[in-house]
Amino acid sequence: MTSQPVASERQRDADRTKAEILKVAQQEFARHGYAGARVDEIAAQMRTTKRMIYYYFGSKERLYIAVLEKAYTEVRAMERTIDVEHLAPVEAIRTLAELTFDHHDAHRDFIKLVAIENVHQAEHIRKSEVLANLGTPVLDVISRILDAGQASGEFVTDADAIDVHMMISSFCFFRVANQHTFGALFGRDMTAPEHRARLRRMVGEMIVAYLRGPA
Amino acid sequence: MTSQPVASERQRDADRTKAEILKVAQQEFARHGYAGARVDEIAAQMRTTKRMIYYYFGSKERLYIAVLEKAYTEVRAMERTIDVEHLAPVEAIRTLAELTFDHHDAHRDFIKLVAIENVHQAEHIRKSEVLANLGTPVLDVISRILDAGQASGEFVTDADAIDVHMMISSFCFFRVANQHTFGALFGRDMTAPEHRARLRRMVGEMIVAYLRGPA
DNA sequence: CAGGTAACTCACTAGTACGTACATTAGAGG
DNA sequence: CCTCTAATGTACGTACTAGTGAGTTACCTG
Repeated sequence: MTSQPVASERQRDADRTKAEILKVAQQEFARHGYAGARVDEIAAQMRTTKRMIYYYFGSKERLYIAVLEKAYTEVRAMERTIDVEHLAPVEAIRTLAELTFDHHDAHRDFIKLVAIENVHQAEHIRKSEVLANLGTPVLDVISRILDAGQASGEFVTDADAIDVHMMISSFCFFRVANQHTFGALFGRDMTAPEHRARLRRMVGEMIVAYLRGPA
Repeated sequence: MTSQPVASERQRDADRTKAEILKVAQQEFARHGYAGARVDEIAAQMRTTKRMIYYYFGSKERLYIAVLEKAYTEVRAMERTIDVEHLAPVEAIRTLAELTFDHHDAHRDFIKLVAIENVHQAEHIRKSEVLANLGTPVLDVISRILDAGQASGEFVTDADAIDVHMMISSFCFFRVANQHTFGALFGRDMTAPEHRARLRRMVGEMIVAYLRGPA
């Protein structure tokens, strides 16, 4: 028993400390951007001190890259669990679009990190070997759906998987990422429940209509 | 003659100085974000000194807001020059989508500023009275096209103007705003000429297919 | 050309933010 | 129970960064 202390009893736990740093850092970076994020502020929101951030991550930039790696890894892992291949092509691509919509809706911090990383021209992503080798499981799913749809004649438009992914993502990403300026300028909160449901249907109909092509 | 010196001869010119500050500031903010932008760096890229930035704009934040106001004002002015109403509904909406595509392609700094402003939850836009009263001319254009298309029976889908604008914008915005992470992760530069042309066609076909609805 | 003011320059400060040197201790292994 | 090391806390240094006080000069007006 003495050699099996409960996790919460331990005062020192490298894994727990690292995980807490990453979680708090993700919020801070997502809220304020890379330059706007404050290492001291991250430290203030943890049980531990700023010293530990540097002990484990070395620098603000490497911490930021670690946050990106964790976020992207989780997203890709979730993508691998998507199962729409038992559905007919039209329903499969519609469902994939709606799941993408749900996913963006549920991971707003991740969306913000992506937007922030683009402001910096993806310079941090390019420094990460982890991210360079993550792969893109969703593209395989889309490819198979497109092949099946074209074989059955339901899809007329000749589109490739990356383009289709881009079309779906752009809609889902924009709704979350640009909600604030859009809300301020057009007076509509795209994330409000009533709009959310309609826009979710829209993205599915959009991609299906595009792939079916002119009647 | 003595009272009409050529602009370039004048050593002191408030308008020219203000304009130069705004131009350089726009680049700096677009490149590095709000927090990452450096007032000293803006000053270093101008003929004049940092002191003038504070003389004319008062603070980094007010300078940033002035940059946003200028950028948005120019965009809205350009939107007002769009003339697609002599076209039939299908061609009108397709052309509008392609013009939006071209516009985003040509104003990348503006796109970045919008992305940055969303990271900050549009807090600066909300502080600007100029931006609150800019209006959204493009929505009227879309409304009229949708009405005409529904009247003629060419458009079956019941969509409203804001949704249609959002669908078009999301595609055009994403291609430019997310080009770096997308390029790094999917190995495709969406802004390269060969992709540019195809994606331009795609956005038009997408919106037309969506509005025409199921066959 | 005289005088006043808007436009401008220079040198400086206060505060902040990343990062670190050094001291300390929990806890695993023998 | 002792020892060694990974983990942690404290306090501080250095460099940067937004913002300013005070003086100077170009240019307009009469």
